[in-house]
Amino acid sequence: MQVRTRFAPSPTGFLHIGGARTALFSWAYAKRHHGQFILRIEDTDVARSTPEAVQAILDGMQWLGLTYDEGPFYQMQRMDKYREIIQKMLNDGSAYYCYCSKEELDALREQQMQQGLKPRYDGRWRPEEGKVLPTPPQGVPPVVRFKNPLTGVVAWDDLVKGRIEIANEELDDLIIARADGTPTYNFCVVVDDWEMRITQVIRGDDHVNNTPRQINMLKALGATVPQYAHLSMILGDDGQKLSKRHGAVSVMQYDEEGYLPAAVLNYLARLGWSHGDDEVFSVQKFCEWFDLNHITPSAAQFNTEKLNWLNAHYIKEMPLDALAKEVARRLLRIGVAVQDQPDLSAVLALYRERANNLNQLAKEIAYFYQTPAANQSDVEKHITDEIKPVLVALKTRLEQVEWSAEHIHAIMNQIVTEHQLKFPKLAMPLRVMLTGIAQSPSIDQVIAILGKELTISRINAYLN
RNA sequence: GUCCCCAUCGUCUAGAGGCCUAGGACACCUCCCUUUCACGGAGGCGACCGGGGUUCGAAUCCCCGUGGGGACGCCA
Repeated sequence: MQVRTRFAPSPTGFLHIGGARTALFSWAYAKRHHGQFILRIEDTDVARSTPEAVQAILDGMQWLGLTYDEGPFYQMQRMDKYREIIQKMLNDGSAYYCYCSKEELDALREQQMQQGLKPRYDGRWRPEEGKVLPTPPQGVPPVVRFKNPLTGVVAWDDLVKGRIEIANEELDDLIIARADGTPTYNFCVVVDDWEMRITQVIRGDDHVNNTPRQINMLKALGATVPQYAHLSMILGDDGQKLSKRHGAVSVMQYDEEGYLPAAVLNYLARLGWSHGDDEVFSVQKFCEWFDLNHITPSAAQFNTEKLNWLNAHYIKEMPLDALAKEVARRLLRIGVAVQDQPDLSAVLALYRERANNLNQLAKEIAYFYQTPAANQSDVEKHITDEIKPVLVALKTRLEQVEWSAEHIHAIMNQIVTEHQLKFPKLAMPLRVMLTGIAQSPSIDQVIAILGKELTISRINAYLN
């Protein structure tokens, strides 16, 4: 059978890291089986859904490269379909009107909680053979409830968690249409997964409890029940649950914070899934390897350190021109315009080995394009009066040398020998003069890329 | 409270009864490299939640605890 998976976010906020992983797994599963991946926006909560959130989700998916074969579908545009099916269920008796007010239900819930019972609807408007229903109150618009089976068990073999069984006694008659007529989540999911012929529902752990109700509805509709795979949640770096006010960052924030999508993808792939000892692999490999039986059923804690490490890897691996584009953009953001010289690709070839973050990388190389603000303590420590004559001598020699790292290195060696100094005695003050700080790659290479003009003028600034 | 789920190094994980004196990766520590800081290389530290079974043999299967999490909406 043709594999069809879907990602079905509700547009009430940005695409966060947990949602991104769910999307990634669904997408990869479809790719792995040469199937289709469908994007469906679950926007039936009119009060909380926003077009901005829809856009944020689309942006996040695009940034990660999670393309969809069908959609995006919007549930609000499918109202006619839902209404039609609700009417059908009303007609065939698998659903019924309920006139309970919210207040009534709240009171019922509270009472049940106090008695130590699981709060649920007590079925007072549920039609039953020989049962006399209350008279519908005047002017109260009813909700529609699904008539859930009273006995028996609902069971499914979860592709991640194994067999799960739930007794129907635990379930109540859930509302499938609100008093204003709009259908609710559990119902829309059922209709859509059915109509869109979804074969594997891959979603968050928090939906396990919805699954038996959905299966019951699917059965009532005579629909095929898809397979389910419930992914456990992702915890924050501190082991705490991710929430709106606690660390649930948008995937786009990773872009802002200097991460490459390849790194985020690779990191997410390994969070809760594994392929033996493999740690670093491309998204293509992931699509070849991905399977549901190697998903961990337990929750996973996010680890920024490891993401950083992967980010470093992908910064080293990516094509230099692509990296240059990426870094130029970030330089601009901190107010640095890249010029033709020094050559950005050359700069990055020298610097990317040591970087694990694009923003940090941009910050580190900014001095090639603007005079750096010198670190005062480094200046005092390294640019001493004793060394200044040596630097004057070096400068004179630099003015005549053929401009390459090798030649520059050679004259530095000469100077050092002539003045009977250790190499760092010369290298350190140069570093501070040219870069503003005491850490840089090999200073001769820095000088070579920086160019004669900038090198001499920055040295002069300290000698006059 | 009720139901459901989960449990291997600090973290992500390998592990489908013997291959496990439990492997890898991040982090951490030491050393090497060295022109500073990184990168890199070589080592090191470090875990099967507890108790009962089953079995010749259990990290792996079963039960009971314990701990953690999720769900119980006219939210999704």
